[in-house]
Amino acid sequence: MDTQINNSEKLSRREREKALHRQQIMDAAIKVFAEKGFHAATLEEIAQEAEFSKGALYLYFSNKEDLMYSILEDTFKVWSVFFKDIITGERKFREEITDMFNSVAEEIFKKPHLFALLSLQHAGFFKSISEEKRNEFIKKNIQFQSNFEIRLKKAIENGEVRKIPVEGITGMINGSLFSLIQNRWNCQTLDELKNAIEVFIDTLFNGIGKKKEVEGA
Amino acid sequence: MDTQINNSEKLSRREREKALHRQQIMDAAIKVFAEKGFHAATLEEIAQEAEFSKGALYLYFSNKEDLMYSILEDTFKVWSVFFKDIITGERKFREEITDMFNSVAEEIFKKPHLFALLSLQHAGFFKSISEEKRNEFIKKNIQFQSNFEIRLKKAIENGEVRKIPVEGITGMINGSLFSLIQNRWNCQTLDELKNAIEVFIDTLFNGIGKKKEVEGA
Amino acid sequence: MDTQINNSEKLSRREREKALHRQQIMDAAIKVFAEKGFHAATLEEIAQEAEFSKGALYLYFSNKEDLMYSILEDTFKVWSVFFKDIITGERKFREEITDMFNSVAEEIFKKPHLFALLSLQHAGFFKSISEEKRNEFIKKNIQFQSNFEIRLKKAIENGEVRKIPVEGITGMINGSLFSLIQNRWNCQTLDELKNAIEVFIDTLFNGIGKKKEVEGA
Amino acid sequence: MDTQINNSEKLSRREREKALHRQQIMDAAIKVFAEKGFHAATLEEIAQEAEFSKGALYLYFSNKEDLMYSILEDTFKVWSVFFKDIITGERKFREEITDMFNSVAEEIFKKPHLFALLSLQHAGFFKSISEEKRNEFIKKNIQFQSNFEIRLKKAIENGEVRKIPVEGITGMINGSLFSLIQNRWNCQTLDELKNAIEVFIDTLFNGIGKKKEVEGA
DNA sequence: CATGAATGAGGCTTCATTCAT
DNA sequence: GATGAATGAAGCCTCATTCAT
Repeated sequence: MDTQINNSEKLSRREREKALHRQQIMDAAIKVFAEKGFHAATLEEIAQEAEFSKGALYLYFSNKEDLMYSILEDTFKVWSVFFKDIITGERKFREEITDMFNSVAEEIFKKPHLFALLSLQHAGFFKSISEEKRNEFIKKNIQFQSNFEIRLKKAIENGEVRKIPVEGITGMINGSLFSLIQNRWNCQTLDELKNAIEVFIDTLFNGIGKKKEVEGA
Repeated sequence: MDTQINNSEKLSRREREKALHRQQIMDAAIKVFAEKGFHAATLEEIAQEAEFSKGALYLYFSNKEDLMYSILEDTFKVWSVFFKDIITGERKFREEITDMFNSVAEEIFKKPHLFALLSLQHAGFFKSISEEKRNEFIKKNIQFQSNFEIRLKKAIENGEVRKIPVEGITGMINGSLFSLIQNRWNCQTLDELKNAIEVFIDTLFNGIGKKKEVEGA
Repeated sequence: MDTQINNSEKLSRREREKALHRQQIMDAAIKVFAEKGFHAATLEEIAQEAEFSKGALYLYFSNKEDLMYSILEDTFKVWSVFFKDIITGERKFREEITDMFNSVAEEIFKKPHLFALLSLQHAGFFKSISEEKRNEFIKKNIQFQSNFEIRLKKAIENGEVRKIPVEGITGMINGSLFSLIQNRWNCQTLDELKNAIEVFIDTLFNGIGKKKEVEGA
Repeated sequence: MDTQINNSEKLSRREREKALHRQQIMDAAIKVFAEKGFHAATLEEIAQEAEFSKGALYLYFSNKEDLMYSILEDTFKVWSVFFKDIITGERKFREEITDMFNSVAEEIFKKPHLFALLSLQHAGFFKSISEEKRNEFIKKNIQFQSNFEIRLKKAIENGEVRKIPVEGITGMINGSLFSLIQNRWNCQTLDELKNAIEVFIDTLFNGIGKKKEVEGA
């Protein structure tokens, strides 16, 4: 039990430093990968950005691919928790999904490089990693998607959402989320973006068709 | 007199062959770029795919970047026409937008590599081309976006679409279109995809909210 | 006998054209080789300068090296006659050597490209031709040098030149001749250069030392 | 205190090694460039000669041209000092010029490759470097030539040399020096060459003409 | 004869990775 | 742990040479 506590809370200075340096390198890599893309980025540049030597990178990551992979993995971990805490199924679906978009929006403005990277490499990076790691990733991603579909189905059962094939709707929401990450829907400020999200959610639930007003009559 | 016509319409055998070979190389490049990404793709591989020697590529394109750029440029030309013919503003907005999605869907199944490339490189490639060419591209792209917004505004004026801020809706439609290109909304066949599009359009116009049924009551 | 005459004087149109084209290509090559050097010059550039296709060069010369070699060989033939007619040993040594320098000076202004090439490639080209051809060249060149030394010795015997080791003086004259070819002694016009030659010859025979005037006293 | 001195005079081991390796590569390059000429020489060959990998060359020089340029620049620096120390104008002109030729002769036997290179590339290399660097070189070279002319004029004023146009004589001396560098005046040993220089100097000052003996009468 | 498209060997250069210090 | 010099595989590109037309 003691060791348990040690493991999670009390790391030796060595270990704390190691973790710190690892993070510093990853932050630098996020920036450079985002600017140049995976292949065009050089370890030299990342090392300079991180203020380490090139050789030092190999003390923390086994190679360039591992560095990229580690970034994605860490990000994925954070996001998994992130979504799990928001999409709980305990609140209204509309609230939860609004929260999700807003939370993502906030993150985008906090870590612009990371999001640039995710958007840039969403597809591209997978082409350059090993089969094995790729499959690992896809599995996790599917897990996330299916979680979302489960929540959506529950919303349909609850009557929060009208009876529509979930496959049709998932592409729309995913695509919107992705374009949000990619270009912030061309919004310059967080406030602007949050307004756009409100419009989006309203449209998502009520559609763009005119009928609604008619029905209000 | 015949020769006159020949000059403008019929190219010499040499010229026809040159144009053909150029296209063959571009097709091969589309495939390889799509599989590997711009940087990871090698000219050797493209040449092999095209069944030419490496050196031959340089008879048709001045370098690797020019090859990629030519692909995008050609594609853009085709697409410009493509959209102009569909989004005319002369039919109902719902019809036109449905057509657009269906047409894109058909193209996707016709030229899967090209679409994979477009999706893959949407962001990534721009990092590796010259400032000048990049700006040229962005300009054209903005033109396209603004054309779409104009059509949307017209639809609002017509009463085809309820009064909502166009900025909010553009991200949603663009994102959906992009995710369609990227992963076909995970559909395996064209029919499946067309069904999904129908659902999507219905959702887009009527929303996912339950109220509609209520209103029908 | 008839054929003899034919061979030397009456060539068929075909043959005359062939010889003409060959010369045109060589002239173009002289220019380009002189501008770029042997290795940096491309056959494409030479072909364009000659207004032929690249492939045509191979109808007249077996390869790039052969083209260069042919230029040097032709030049050497011309020069051999050239020197033989001037350095006859029948006139005064001072007259003959003055004539030689002046004749070279005139040629330089007539065929600047060729001289640029000779100067440029004097040493450099030999590094890139086959052992065999190189030896052939060196043999001829030695022949020329020894002819010159024979003339010089004769002049010493005649009393035209004082008794000095010929080896010591040959380097001086050769070097001067070479620097003349190389940079025209920095003269812009032929007249200017001829004046410089006069000074040079005077210095060569009388030295730069002051004593001469003393002796005149 | 020692360390203070160390800073200005003693480089760290790293730095010393770096300077050494740089020099080793330059020495290898001198040899290969001299044997093949700039264009025909390959970095592979230079690297092998230097017993480094090809990639290592790029740690010390930014590219092939820079390598060649660095050689010339270094050489020029050495020679500038070299001439400045000999042609001081404080001794007799005949002594100084004799020393210069003898010193060059000694250098030639010490660093044969370098001299082969200088001779080989005197003209040729300039065709392949950038306009800017070329002008830099020409400027320095002109400086050297004009220094020599100044010394010559002084010698004329002093009465060491008879009144002759300096332009006429400069070509002769330069040419002789150049042919000395180029082929050692065909001498096999240093002693042989020094004898030739003595003859040359005598001829330079007294001319090759017979009159001198007359004057002695 | 003449062309120029095609080839492919070979050059320059970059950069992920290793390793002695 | 940290460094950065060294490596060498691999990529882009050029160009002498060939050959079908």
